[in-house]
Amino acid sequence: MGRNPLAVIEPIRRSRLYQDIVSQIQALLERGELHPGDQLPAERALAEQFQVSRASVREALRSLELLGIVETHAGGGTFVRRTVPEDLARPLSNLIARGHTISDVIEVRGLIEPAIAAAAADRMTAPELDELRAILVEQGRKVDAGEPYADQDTRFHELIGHGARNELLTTMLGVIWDVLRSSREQWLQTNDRAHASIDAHRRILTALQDHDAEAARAAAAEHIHAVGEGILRLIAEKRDATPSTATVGKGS
Amino acid sequence: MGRNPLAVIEPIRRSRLYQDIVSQIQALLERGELHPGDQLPAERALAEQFQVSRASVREALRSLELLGIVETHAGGGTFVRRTVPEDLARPLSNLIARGHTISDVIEVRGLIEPAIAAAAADRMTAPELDELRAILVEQGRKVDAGEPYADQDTRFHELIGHGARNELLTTMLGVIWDVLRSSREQWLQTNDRAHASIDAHRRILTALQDHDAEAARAAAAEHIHAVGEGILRLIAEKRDATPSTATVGKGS
DNA sequence: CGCTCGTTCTGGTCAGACCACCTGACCAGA
DNA sequence: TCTGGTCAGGTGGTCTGACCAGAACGAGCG
Repeated sequence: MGRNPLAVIEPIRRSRLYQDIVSQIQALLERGELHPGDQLPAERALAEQFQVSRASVREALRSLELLGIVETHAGGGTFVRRTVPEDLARPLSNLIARGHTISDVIEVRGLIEPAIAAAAADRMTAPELDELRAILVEQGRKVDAGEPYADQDTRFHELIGHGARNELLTTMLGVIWDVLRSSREQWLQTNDRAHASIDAHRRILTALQDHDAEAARAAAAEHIHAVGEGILRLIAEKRDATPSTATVGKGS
Repeated sequence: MGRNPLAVIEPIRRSRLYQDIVSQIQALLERGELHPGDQLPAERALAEQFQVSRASVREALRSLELLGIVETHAGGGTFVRRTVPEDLARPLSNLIARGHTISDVIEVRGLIEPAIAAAAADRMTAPELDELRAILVEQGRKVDAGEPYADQDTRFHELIGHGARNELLTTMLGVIWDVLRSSREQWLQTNDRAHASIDAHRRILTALQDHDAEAARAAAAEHIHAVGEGILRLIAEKRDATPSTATVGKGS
């Protein structure tokens, strides 16, 4: 090919004002001239300082808010967040659901959760283990009573996630759970599956109590794998029943 | 505890208009009444349909844009994205960097990359392996010449990520790379480390060529672990040298 | 001291306007 | 026939000035 020199030319990206403002405020934060908890100047003041209209300032603040960097209270003001909001990853669920195959999501889950279990085996405390036990008992009761128990299921995994003492890991897992929620709940709806799930949880709990990281990893891996296979089968069946584009069941 | 019945009452979420608009448009998308590639009505038209001002519509569109759901072209219009932008995770890097310990990030990396390597061992094609080889050669040349080679290093891992055929996994890894970039580049700056890194890459490549998933996983795990330890040491040294709050080296 | 009640400040929203840009249609010259 | 210039209409980008409701805070009252 003739190696057109223009091939490398890319369309000029005309940056919008609000992007500039976002960058400047982020820079202030990184340079330490703005600290978590600080109140930003009022929108009108910012507009004057940046020499732009208030509308542009507001679009910038919307971006910063969506990024979890800032939070605004009507009538109160805009503040730099002290902590990253935990549900920040939530909006991501939608994207993941749109952009990825459910099998990809399941693969990642099968990767993360065993690791969390292994870490939790080393790091969980006795009170946390007690709580885990209590949840399992409650879950067993609900299953026997034929009541829905998905909440206990979720809580069980959440607690273990917390026990792993790695927030990033648990955040990532949270997103994945969000994407898989609807499929998972359908999957759990039959009684034998419910019992299998509880058995698996018991094995995981035992390993955690023994502080046996490898056993915990193995038990979790087996559990996740089983559920993952089940969900995939479920989806395949449904797709065959009602032909349509095979996408992830959307989250809430 | 007295179980105050008001405890469950949550503050009235006075949703802002733009949030409502975002939800409605997202709903349209989920209900299939709006498809990727579609052009949204003009801002003025949307304002009229939603019975709100154009400013509110614009704030909503900014949100959708930040979420990667929509893209706007000045003078052209606003369109539903066909694909999820790959750099969507980029803004997340900032958050992860602010909200998590670097050791957490490294732990997650040590978890994901071996899994990617294992998957890639099963799935990579001959041409991809050829490219990997070429990169390694180039990297070796640059190291010997004393030139910076971080790009090749990045490309190597990127290619393997692509070879794993799991976009979600590689997206997540991309975020992590972003967070670790500056630390990693510092770490690679001495010659012996560079050679160690190349040796590790060779071992990984060999395993990939053999389509030996377990060997690839092990080689990658060892590599990541070594680099991770190194980065942590580097940071510890720097913290001791210049006492300050120990945070992650910020991304771009 | 605690409560009430304005005042004032802040964000939330609106309406209308101007600009720069993109697109497509049309037209004249090569 | 093709090329390039011109122009009109539509679209996002931005600005201005205004009004509203809720939050914050201090003055004054009980």
